[in-house]
Amino acid sequence: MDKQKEILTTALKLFVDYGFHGTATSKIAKEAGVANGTLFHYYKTKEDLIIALYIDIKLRVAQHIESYRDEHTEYKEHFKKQFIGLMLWSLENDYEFRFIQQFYFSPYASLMDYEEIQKLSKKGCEELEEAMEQNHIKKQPIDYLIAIVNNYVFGIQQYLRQSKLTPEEKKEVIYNSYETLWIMIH
Amino acid sequence: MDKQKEILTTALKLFVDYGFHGTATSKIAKEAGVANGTLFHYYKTKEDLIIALYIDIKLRVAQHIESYRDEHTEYKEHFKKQFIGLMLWSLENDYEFRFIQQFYFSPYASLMDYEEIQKLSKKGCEELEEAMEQNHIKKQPIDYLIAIVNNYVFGIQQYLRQSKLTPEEKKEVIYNSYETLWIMIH
DNA sequence: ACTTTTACCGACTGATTAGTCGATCTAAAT
DNA sequence: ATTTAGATCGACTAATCAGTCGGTAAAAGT
Repeated sequence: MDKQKEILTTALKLFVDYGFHGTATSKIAKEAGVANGTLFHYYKTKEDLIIALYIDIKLRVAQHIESYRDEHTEYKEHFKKQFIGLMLWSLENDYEFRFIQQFYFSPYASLMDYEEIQKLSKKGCEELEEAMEQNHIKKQPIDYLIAIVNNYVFGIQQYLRQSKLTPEEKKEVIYNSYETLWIMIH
Repeated sequence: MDKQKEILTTALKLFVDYGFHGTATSKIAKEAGVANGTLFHYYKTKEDLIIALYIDIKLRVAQHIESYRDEHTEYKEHFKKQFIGLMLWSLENDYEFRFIQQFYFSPYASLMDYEEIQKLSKKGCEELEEAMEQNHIKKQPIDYLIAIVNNYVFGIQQYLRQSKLTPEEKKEVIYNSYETLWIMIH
């Protein structure tokens, strides 16, 4: 693993465990096994690192959801696959998910403008808009829909994290939760 | 306004705008118009202040929801009143809401144990459990239900905050959103 | 009246932090 | 072979921060 990647991985873990300001850059560097200067060679400021990490994770999520794209099935099934795919991914990428949440509700989020954030999940949004035009789902403001779906995902993930369910039971919950989501947007 | 209250109010604003570690205790004291030592007279540590603020807001929310209690109407209407009451409160207490969200997803949340957090909205949870037993709402794990409802509220609030709707339009959204919530839990 | 407790002040400190800088070390380009 | 450019190092610094302390003033208790 190259040093830059190592920095990101370590930063992710520390930021989630101790918060943004609660994590010193020197601690990240030390734990990542690189020199202090190396961190600042790749990221000019701590803020840069935080935003780079956010974008990195967002892109990985988008890419993963993308891999579930299947234009041939009907919309409900197509959307279901993506939702389930995302939730299963969240089970195995807990830190990534928690980082996104922490970032969302932190003052750092307002450093990126709203447009730029949305751009990172552009494909997904476009698909929702398209589905709305074709009357597969209820007509409502796209921002509203996104907020609802996002927070539903967060809710399920949060429940699963603090629950003591077995992996099998968690998967069961995920599969069942889709029906409710569909009812919400349909 | 007494000094202690002034400290809490100032801390709320600064924590939301700059984050927990991004806000220096000296800055809180200065902006609240009290001496540095006074802050530490009331709160032994910064962490104490953060948790006291969280509890203060949680209690105010609980109290406000409580004021909408009305045992005489049927459950759907009763729950609606509480939901609408909460959402309207959130419109006028934006900072309080954002603080709760920030706290939830910060490492500070894990300093309080889960039990203690739930206790602060005990009444609401008990009511939900009761309603479930009497088959007013779908039978499902109480934690699941709470996570879903909580995050739905967050979602609507988040949408309203970043939207450019007039106060009247916002109220319209709130009233409409209840139907979806009811479907979700029913 | 006097004693104790509480409210409040602000200068001070030891520790920590983000970020800098000049040096060394590659590895590719010419 | 020599230049150039990026990668990596770690000691250093100026600034900042959480929390302390010794003191004064005002309430509260007796």
